[in-house]
Amino acid sequence: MTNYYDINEFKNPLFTVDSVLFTVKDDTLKVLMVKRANEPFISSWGLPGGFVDVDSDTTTDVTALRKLEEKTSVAPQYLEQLQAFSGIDRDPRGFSVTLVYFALIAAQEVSSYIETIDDVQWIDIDKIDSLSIAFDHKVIIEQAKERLQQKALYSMVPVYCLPEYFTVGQLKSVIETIIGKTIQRKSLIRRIESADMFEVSEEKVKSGGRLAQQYKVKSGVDIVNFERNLST
Amino acid sequence: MTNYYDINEFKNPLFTVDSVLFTVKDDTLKVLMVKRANEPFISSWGLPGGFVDVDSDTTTDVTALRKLEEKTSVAPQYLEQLQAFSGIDRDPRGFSVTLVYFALIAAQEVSSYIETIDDVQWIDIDKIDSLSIAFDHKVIIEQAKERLQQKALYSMVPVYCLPEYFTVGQLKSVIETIIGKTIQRKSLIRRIESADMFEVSEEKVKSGGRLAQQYKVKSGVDIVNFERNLST
DNA sequence: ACTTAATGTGTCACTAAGACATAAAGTTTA
DNA sequence: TAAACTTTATGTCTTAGTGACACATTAAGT
Repeated sequence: MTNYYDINEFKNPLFTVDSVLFTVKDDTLKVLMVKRANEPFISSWGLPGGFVDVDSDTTTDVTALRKLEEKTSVAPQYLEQLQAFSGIDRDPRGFSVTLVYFALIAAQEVSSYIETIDDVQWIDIDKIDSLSIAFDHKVIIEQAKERLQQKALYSMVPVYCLPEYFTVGQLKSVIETIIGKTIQRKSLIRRIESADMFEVSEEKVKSGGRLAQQYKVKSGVDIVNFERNLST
Repeated sequence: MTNYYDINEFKNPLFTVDSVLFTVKDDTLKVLMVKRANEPFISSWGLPGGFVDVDSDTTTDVTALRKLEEKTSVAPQYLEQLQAFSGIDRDPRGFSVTLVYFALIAAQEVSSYIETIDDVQWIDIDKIDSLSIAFDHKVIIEQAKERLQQKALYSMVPVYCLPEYFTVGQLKSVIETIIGKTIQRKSLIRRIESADMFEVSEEKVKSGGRLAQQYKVKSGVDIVNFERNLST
């Protein structure tokens, strides 16, 4: 006979799951934000997220995906845990914890959909400071951005902001808007070749100059981490 | 007049905070484990942790520290969030989330204390597989170990497994037991000098050969991340 | 004194990135 | 149509940080 703790012996903190979904659009890093319809922070912008549905979500990953799909109608191409944020003061309802995910998607995957909805929007990362943001989401977004910038220096994650087929020029541009610096095209090509996670397409594509080679991510491969950061 | 959600509108998942506290002792990587006194998994080994005390813990960091201090009587020298683990099956009491922290401490800081307690022990990381481990803590420890190994390649975190004053030889040895490979003494020295996070002590110390220079972490400095990994 | 052991230093080799020139292949403009 | 321009692709020298390893230094033990 088992002798479990009473599940209500401790007051449980308020637990939510939020996501910072990034994309690069018009050479700008953008975050998906939702205009809040409820208190607290009604009508401020907040991250997409919400409570776990303990009856149907098997893990918090599922919660994050479910909430993102509600707002974008599609699943992000990349999703990983960022960090949990907690505190007694961050939510007026009491001690709360939010588990934050960090996600990437190609802009055109969602653009047509969210253009029909006015309470879901891509917000320029640089305009966050001038808006009314719910909870501590401003801090969370800043942290997520730093993580993304770090990852862009030692991995190929930025490809998940691009469509299935992409060119070196597009990837270079996306990386540069993420990290806010220019990088060497040559270095990027060397990485693409050594990573062994891309395959070249037969058809090339117009680019305003010489036709550009197209690449796509091989199916089933993991993100490669390089042993050095890009610098400059 | 505000119109808050009813805080009990959603069933909240069971939320706990656990820590993977590592040290290096006798040239072996060890984890602090606690013999469980309650169901579920009574008398199995589990990670130190527990529920948030929403009336006194200001953040989950405080919860992690409080629980670690209960078991070791001291605060770890290094603490950061690892990841949250969640699922419908990981706890027989229902959907649960555990926020896991990753901590380091010098062995002699706690050894004398825990030797007096038989339900708290340093367990060899390699012997985990042969023990009865609670919940999914085996997987969690494995992930924490991988994170520690990664960090050891591009940062100086392993110093937090050492006492205040330490020698290059000691640090080299600690890094090597963490990553399971030998490294170049010369490379380590170059990093110590370029990191600018250590100061040299005037007095040298015996080491079985030539007297060894002692270093200590400068107060108030952050961990330095290098732009390359060690390899070999 | 000689051996042994660990620390500390000097130097060359190696590797991946940075810098930059040049070639190739398309578009725009006079 | 030719020249100018644009973007992609490639070749190569430089640079920075690590690996490898020899050699010098200084303590302990016999």
